[in-house]
Amino acid sequence: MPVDKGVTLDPARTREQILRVAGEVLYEQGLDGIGVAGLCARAGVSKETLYRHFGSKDGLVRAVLEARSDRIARWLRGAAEDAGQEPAAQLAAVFDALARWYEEPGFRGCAIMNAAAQHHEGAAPAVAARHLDRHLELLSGIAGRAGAADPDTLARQFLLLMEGAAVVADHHGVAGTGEQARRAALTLLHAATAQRDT
Amino acid sequence: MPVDKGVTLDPARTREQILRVAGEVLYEQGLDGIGVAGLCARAGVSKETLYRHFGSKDGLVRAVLEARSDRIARWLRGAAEDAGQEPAAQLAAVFDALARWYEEPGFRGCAIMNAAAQHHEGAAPAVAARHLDRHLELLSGIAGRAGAADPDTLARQFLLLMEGAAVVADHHGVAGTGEQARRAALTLLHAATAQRDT
DNA sequence: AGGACATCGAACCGATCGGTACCATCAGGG
DNA sequence: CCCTGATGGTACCGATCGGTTCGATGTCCT
Repeated sequence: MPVDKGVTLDPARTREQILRVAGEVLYEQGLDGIGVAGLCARAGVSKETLYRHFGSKDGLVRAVLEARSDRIARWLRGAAEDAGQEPAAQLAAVFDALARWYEEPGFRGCAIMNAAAQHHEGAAPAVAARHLDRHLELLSGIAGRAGAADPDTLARQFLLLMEGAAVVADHHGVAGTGEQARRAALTLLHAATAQRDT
Repeated sequence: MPVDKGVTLDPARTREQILRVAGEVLYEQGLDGIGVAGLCARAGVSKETLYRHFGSKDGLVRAVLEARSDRIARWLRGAAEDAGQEPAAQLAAVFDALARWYEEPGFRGCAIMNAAAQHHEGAAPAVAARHLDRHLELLSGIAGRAGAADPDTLARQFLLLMEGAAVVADHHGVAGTGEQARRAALTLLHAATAQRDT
């Protein structure tokens, strides 16, 4: 039965549904861990519908990764903003948010970095680079407002901790990883701003 | 021609040849980026030979990852030992070695972590966990000899920097990443040991 | 009312996947 | 010298891959 009776025909909603399910499944199983047919089955959608919305599997992957990057960037920026004006508090809030993420059931590292690790050509590396840029923008703002002499370098060091923590929490046990990253970041922030007080 | 004239028949050598080529190609193309047939072609070997030596593609992947983990662990330990007795010098030497690695042409991140990001079940995650354990052993030794109050926590923070640096250097441009990680590690080491001097 | 659009289900495409089997051919060790 | 075993080459297996096409059936918009 091509179109069920009574369903509301809404292309935008269908697209979101595919995006949502594909985001989950591709995160769990890896980009090459499931085929288009399986994705369609999980999303309750026919192949024709998927291909009309996304053109190709790679197009779907790109859309999934971009949507997730948007979500993560908004989420971290919100965590920082909710922490008030103090740069150290904002930094702590960002790493606290990450720590909570690592402890969520089903955490498998950063989906975007995982994707880039799987396909070194195509959409994934581009989205990954932009994703890191967004993180860097948030972090260098914090570093700058904290009065660091070299905010960009400090921000990159925060970035190393963020991405390293995701990898280590994923493959080496979560226990304490988020907290360790947070404390390391605060130590670096303190060391980079302490010289102004002397 | 089943066996070329003049070739020395040496199973161990054949195995090493497959291991070497597969290590390169699987690193470049990803675990799912090339099939067994392609691997055999690149190694100049028949499928039957590959399957006799490794049993399955997964067996080959496991052997490749374990060999690489061994090599990396030996390499980093050697770098630390060559730097003398001073813990800070050893730590700097480890991160210097990593920084040189990031700048090598063809660098694509840590092959073992990339593999674990692709296959969240099977050989890769186990090898990855063991790989991180080995790093941690080296780093906590340095942290302990430096007199840190909590060497294990400090070592985990070093680990975050190592793994984060590999990811960031891979996907966000190498420039300065190794140096930034090295300086961050030394700052953390200094901060963790300074309190003993007060 | 009627045409444009959305969707499902299924068949189909060529290519490739991991893995197996067979055989001719050669090296190495007794 | 002769048997064992390692090897390359090739064909083959069923399954799955990404992607296309078609028709039936329905909703939505004018």
